[in-house]
Amino acid sequence: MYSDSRPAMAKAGGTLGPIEMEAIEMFINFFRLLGLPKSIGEIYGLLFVSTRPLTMEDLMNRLDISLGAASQGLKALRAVGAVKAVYSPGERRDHFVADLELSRFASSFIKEQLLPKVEQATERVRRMEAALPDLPESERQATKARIDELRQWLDRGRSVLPMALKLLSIA
Amino acid sequence: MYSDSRPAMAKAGGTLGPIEMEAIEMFINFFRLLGLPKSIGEIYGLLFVSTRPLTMEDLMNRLDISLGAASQGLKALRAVGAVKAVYSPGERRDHFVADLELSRFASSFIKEQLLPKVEQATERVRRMEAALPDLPESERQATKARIDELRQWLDRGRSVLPMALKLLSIA
DNA sequence: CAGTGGCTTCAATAAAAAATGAAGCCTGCT
DNA sequence: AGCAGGCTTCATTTTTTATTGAAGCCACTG
Repeated sequence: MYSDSRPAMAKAGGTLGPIEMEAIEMFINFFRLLGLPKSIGEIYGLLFVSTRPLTMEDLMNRLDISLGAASQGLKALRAVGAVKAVYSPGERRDHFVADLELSRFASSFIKEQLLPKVEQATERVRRMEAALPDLPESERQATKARIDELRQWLDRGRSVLPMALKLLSIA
Repeated sequence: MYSDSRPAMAKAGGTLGPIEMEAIEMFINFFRLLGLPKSIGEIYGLLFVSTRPLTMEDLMNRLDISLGAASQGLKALRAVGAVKAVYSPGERRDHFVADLELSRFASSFIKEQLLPKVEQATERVRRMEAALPDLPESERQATKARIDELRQWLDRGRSVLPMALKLLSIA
């Protein structure tokens, strides 16, 4: 008697070597730090150590993730420049490689996540300041001091982040 | 007829002024960036703009959060040095203030989150290298190149993070 | 040294985030 | 134009994370 069904993990676990496993776990951790889901780390990790371009189907099979997860993960990774599609002659399906320039998506993170947050926060500080006059006299000064403190930090952020960007681009 | 029950949000919403709201939302966003839950951002935000120390009960009432959330949030914030308990004469309950030195928990984040992750990753790279000889000849060299790439990044991280720490401490 | 207020913990619950997979859209082939 | 492979999207389900609140601990108080 033959059975087609088997434990779910076997499919993926069986085809990943130790180096691939380490790389995948490493990038899962790294991407978590940026608040990105596990599946994205897995995809990037596998592509990073793969010596040849992989298709979406490869990723689905080897990582045992769904079509949707593969598609969305690749989309996000391409969006930040971490993964590129490469042309494969005579092949219909897309093939993907990891962009080894990790600095590229550090930049992308700074530009698309951090800087906008700083601007948004600056708006808030402005609104807080505008609301100051409505406070009872007794609290006004102390509160103003704290708002100023905040603004200082935002200014510092605004000046440090571009420096970080440069640091990355020359690295 | 008087009723004791009312919409849940009213309790909290009613007692927060616009400055407090802005501060709270701002810190919710900021802490999210570090992967910390909303309730922690709320607590810190309210403490940040408060001109006097607050008790756990104050936090529970004004933010409309539970006892457990207040306790755990404060615990976490104290752990990273973002909040301090201040002594309040003749008062039994603890009073808390925000430590305005935001740099303190940036440091804490680097030391307790980032540096350990770098070390952990270094271990992985070591194990990956150890597994190299088991690869088929054809892939060995390309894979080694990628592992080296990884190690470079980790080295860079190890040297940049302490610099960031200094930058923060003098700031 | 019993009583109480205040705090911490943690099992249970609720909320948020991520993964799944089927429906349907392209694009290139015939 | 019709078909088919490959991809994207998104409503649903699953998994993960955060919140709640009651049990119980501790330290002070009388």
